[in-house]
Amino acid sequence: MPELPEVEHTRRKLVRWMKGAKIAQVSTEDARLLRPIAVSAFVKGLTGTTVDAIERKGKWLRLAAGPWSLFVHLGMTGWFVREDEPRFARVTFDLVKGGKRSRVVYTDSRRWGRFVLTKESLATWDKLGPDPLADGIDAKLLLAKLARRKKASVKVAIMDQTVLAGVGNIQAIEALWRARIDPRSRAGALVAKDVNAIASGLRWTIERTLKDLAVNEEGTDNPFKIYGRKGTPCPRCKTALERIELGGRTTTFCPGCQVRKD
DNA sequence: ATTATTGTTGGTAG
DNA sequence: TCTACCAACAATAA
Repeated sequence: MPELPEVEHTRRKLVRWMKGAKIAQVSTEDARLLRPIAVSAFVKGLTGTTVDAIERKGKWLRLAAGPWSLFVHLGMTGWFVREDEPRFARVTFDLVKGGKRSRVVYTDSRRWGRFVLTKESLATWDKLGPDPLADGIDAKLLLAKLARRKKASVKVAIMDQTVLAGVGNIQAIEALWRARIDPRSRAGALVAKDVNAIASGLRWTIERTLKDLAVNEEGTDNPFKIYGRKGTPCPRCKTALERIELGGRTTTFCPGCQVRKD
């Protein structure tokens, strides 16, 4: 379930579970997940290293282990659990810390996740835009970036990971609802006031989602205001919510109180 | 049986 | 170089 809040939740979990621990053993059979690195090189590289730090930028995680960076993307269905043999186990870490052994397993039913083990930087990571939670949102910079998008809708634009890192389909839907801006609005048509509203909308939805994850380990069923609620009354103005497609992604919005800017 | 799914990427075209 | 568009990846759950 990974967008920015879920990945941040995962990061905090991994800090508790893995930071300072030695990777006594690591096993996987999933060459696809590791590509382009071979399974053998992955195992050989990580075995015996200590997890020194776990950081996040957008939807990417970076585990620093000895000389290595392990970049992790959870794809659509990636998740870390502390169970011995969960369903869809793809990578298993056997850890030792202070003489205590533990096991952390990466599970991923659809296998769209990525593990990149490297001593270099990662181009995708370097190209990520500012992280709304970690870096905050520079409204001026965001406005300038959006202004260059002549055709793209504002929703597609804010989901571009080089514009803002970590905004996915749900967070974009919720933030635009909060900002009262129609997701079909052209990105380039927005003015400073709109961008400020989107920035605070993003802060609002990210904090809400994080709070929900902190309370319920796996998150509430659907803790969101309008995502996945087509046909039900808008919580703000009671107009029936509509569902459309933008950039190939399902989009829920309220035709009553979200204003189209172009 | 059919449909939808919280994401990226690589190719093409302009 | 930058923007835009789309098929592909794969496995579930409703």
